[in-house]
Amino acid sequence: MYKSFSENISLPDIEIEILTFWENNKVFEKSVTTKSDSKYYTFYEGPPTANGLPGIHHVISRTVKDIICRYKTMQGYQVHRKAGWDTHGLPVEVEVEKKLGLKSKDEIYKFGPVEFNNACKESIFTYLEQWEELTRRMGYWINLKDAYVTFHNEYIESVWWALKKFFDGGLIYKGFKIQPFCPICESPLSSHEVAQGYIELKDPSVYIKFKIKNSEFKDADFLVWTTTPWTLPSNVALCINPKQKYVLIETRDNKFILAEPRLSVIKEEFKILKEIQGTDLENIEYEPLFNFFELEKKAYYVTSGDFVTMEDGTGIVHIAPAFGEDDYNIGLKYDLPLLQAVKRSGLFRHNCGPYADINFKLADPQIINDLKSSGRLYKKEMFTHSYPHCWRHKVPLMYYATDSWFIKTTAYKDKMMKLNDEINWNPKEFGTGRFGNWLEENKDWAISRNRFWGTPLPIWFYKDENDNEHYEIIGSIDELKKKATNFNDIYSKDFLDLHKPYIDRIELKSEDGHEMQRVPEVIDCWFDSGSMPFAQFHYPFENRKYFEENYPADFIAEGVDQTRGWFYSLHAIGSFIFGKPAYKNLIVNGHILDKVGKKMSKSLGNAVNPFEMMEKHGADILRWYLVAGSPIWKSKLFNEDDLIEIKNKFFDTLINTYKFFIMYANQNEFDYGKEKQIPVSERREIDRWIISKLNSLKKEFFELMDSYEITKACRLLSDFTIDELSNWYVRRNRRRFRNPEEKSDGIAAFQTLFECLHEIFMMLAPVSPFLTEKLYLEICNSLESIHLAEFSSFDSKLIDSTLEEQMDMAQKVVNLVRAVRVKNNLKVRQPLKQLLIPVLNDTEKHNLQKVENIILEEINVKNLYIIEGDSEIIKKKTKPNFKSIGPKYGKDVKKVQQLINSLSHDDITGLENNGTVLKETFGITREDVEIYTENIEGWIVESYNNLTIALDTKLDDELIEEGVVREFVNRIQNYRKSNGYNVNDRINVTLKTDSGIFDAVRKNFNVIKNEINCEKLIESKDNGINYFETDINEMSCKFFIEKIT
RNA sequence: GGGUCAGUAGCUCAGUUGGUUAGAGCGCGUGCCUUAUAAGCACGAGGUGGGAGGUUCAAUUCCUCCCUGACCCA
Repeated sequence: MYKSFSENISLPDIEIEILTFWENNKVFEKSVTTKSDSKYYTFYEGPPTANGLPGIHHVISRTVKDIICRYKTMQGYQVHRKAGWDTHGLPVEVEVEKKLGLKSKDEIYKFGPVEFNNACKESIFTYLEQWEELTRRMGYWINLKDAYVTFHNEYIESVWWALKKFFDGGLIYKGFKIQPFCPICESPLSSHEVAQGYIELKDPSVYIKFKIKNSEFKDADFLVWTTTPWTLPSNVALCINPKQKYVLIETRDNKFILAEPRLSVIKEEFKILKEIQGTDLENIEYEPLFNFFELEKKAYYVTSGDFVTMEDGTGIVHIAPAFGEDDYNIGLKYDLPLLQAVKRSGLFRHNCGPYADINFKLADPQIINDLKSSGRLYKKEMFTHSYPHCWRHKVPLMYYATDSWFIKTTAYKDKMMKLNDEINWNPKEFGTGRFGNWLEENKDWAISRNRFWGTPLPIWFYKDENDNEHYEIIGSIDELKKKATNFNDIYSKDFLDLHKPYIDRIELKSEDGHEMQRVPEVIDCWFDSGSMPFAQFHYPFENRKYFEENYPADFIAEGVDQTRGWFYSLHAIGSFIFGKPAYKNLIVNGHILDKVGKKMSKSLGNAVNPFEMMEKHGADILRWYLVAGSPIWKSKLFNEDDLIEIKNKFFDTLINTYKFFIMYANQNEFDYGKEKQIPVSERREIDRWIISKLNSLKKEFFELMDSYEITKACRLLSDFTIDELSNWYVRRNRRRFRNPEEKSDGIAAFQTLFECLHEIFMMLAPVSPFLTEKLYLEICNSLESIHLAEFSSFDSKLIDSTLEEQMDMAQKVVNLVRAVRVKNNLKVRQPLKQLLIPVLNDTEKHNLQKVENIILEEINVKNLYIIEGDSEIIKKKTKPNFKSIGPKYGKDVKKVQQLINSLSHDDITGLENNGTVLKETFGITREDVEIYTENIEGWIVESYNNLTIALDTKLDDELIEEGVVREFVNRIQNYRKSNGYNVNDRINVTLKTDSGIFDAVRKNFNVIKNEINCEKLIESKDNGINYFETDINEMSCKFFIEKIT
């Protein structure tokens, strides 16, 4: 006996039950340990930070990861899944600053670096419980007990080892560069951090007049354009393009110099007084706008540089060497002073008069105002552009001159690009396009951060007599112990913490006897996570062999935002250190937006709570929705209604097919395990058909999954389940299950359905692991999880494409006939006499004959006549096959088309017999035309593509009577169903009618009594009975049903 | 400003190596089938395939330009 399924089944409840089953039986552990370690599949987990709440966007990438890992497991691979946590870096510091109310680095120093780092350490796992619960609840199998943690000493040691590799390869250098700089972090950001944070911004765009001093243009102004007024107090020069032509112009109130190609910015009338070559402007001096600084070097004159473009502005730009890369280079070239009116904190210096202590961006309007009142402002516009912001603080970044450490990734950019070609990106375009372009435009990786909580940069230095710095890097704890002069003063047997500030107290002695201090920086946490392939195993200090076998990863998956984050850092580190890509296959998933396409955020209140979704609809459905609804890499507009639809359509259909099976299996005492297998070849045609379909499905499904096409694979699975299995196979065979005529035929049906269900569960298991587990355990009467089972590959011997075509034809015919019936108001319950189908060849004829019975039964028609060849009642027609005539006739296609459309019946016969027919000068061949039939005289005809059917819709008394009887059966069955009668309840029927209904029913009673489980049929004239009233073909029909107990 | 991807029915999505009737689901209307089904089927309404050019016998598909959106870069 199969256990029956309760009526109102709750998927979330089942999932809770299955979670317990998995945990009690250690199913996940077994799914790894029971596989041979000689056939392994390597997966890397991209570490999340657990100091933020997990959201719905985490569910999608984890679903993708889980699906592939479970799938590979069911293919027999051993798939280790080591979890990981990203614990360093700004995200953590930001949270802690918020919690402690610290607003700047100064305040952190006051608070104490030890205490601050301790607070970071505590904060890391603030939401660990929620993360673990999300992982558990969604069924993401990953080994949380053995997670790698980026702040552990062992992990840091591996990262140090990698840094030393880079250092020894000559790829780590210290540079003074203009870098994107966050004033709140007070730290430069790497380009992939900057890449996370572009935001649309409305900024001023101002035209400033710089008064010219002591030259032939003495009474004129340079007209200068800038979008960053806040850099003007740091201005030390102007810059022109030496190759361009400039002009001196006169307007009503002003005399300007600007580039000739940029004259369009002057909207008023003007007169050109003089043309000047760019080079002739060089060295002309002007009066500074502000005087906050005393200068040691010469400033406030015109410089020249090729970078000045004629695309916008005035062709004259202002130079503030501390705040832009081009500016900085000009500063070097001309030995200009470097003014930094704005401090690292983003605030103006105390000596900057009215702007002192104001944030640089906020000072913009005030600066503009002041320039206006001093008559220096020519005009002001606003424009919107996307401007880089700190990805954590959401504040605009400054381009700021700072010194920091770089990895010279540009040195091996070509290698990275070559290795990228070996990676199987899903979707492809991300690898070639987005990621490929990024590599092409590769910049050196700025890896140092002026922060507290991170992997310390293990470089020590001293300054020699000439103020030159000498560096040494440490690549392991042992090396540190050996080279440090005071290791035992700082650390003991029981205490080792490689973080700041302890590590800062360690001193080394250089070979020539100098005392060395550590540099103050920590490193970019992306370097941490990019090191996970080896650092998670504490390679090379431990697990050498294991790591080597598990590099690169077979598979990783994250969101699109990681393209320049983790995907890059893995690739940059792996390419250099191991000369191999870090991963072979990856799936990129899109972002999840809300219903109307907006980003989800706490502040908008449109964030979807994943726990709530799983409580309401279940994890299976959520998982399915995320990967099957639209291509994984596309942004998804999250809509809860879609979850309900998925349940109604796919999951309920599957569950009901399953319930159907157990209900009748139990009734007929069928047990798959006990019954002898009937060979598929001995089963009915329709059984062989669905088995063939099933094997075709398996073939395609596995192919798709093997190429990481989860979405398409899922769609195939649900189409098969809904259309082929439930709506055709099961519906067509209901009688065989309910009341098999022969025992062996019933067994064949049960075995066929069982096999289909079993295989669906298997294929669905990686995607929706809970429900499949539940159904599998019960239908297989098994105690062992479906996730420990392995796929069987498809059996090509069971695929019969001819049979599939035949059934396809039957389905098409049935649809056409239904269409005819609807148009002519003929219900399917009304039997019809005959159906005519013309065929063009023996194959079609044969195909139709094979499925004749199915067609007739499905559409309730008595006879099928197949008309071949030159029957009188068929008219053959032709239409052109453009694929064939197009290339052949080119411009004459239109003419040939007309000729083909007007071919006579004889022409077509000739064409069929001779393979060609000559019309005008065109020899038309068989391939040039499609032959079809239509218009069967005296019949109602319907065509679709090449298929035509004709239906005889004439009724006679006998047909009408049969129709009435079928209507009657329908009324009784409806009554039974809506009044809760059991399938096996026997009844007596009392019938009161005024028309011939009773006679018709009585005459056919022997045929229908089993169907409606009726023993006695009584005619009554009595009006006093509480009849159920209905009508049949507009005739009144009253009946009373009595249950026989 | 540049790059990548996308734009197909009210919504979510298919499809098309260029071939003459562009499909499905949801939703809407009508009818039908069914004692597994909250499912299914048929019919109907709903599409200038983002817009404009070009190439071609033929363009939703290829090319150019433009518009909109997402992501990225400066």
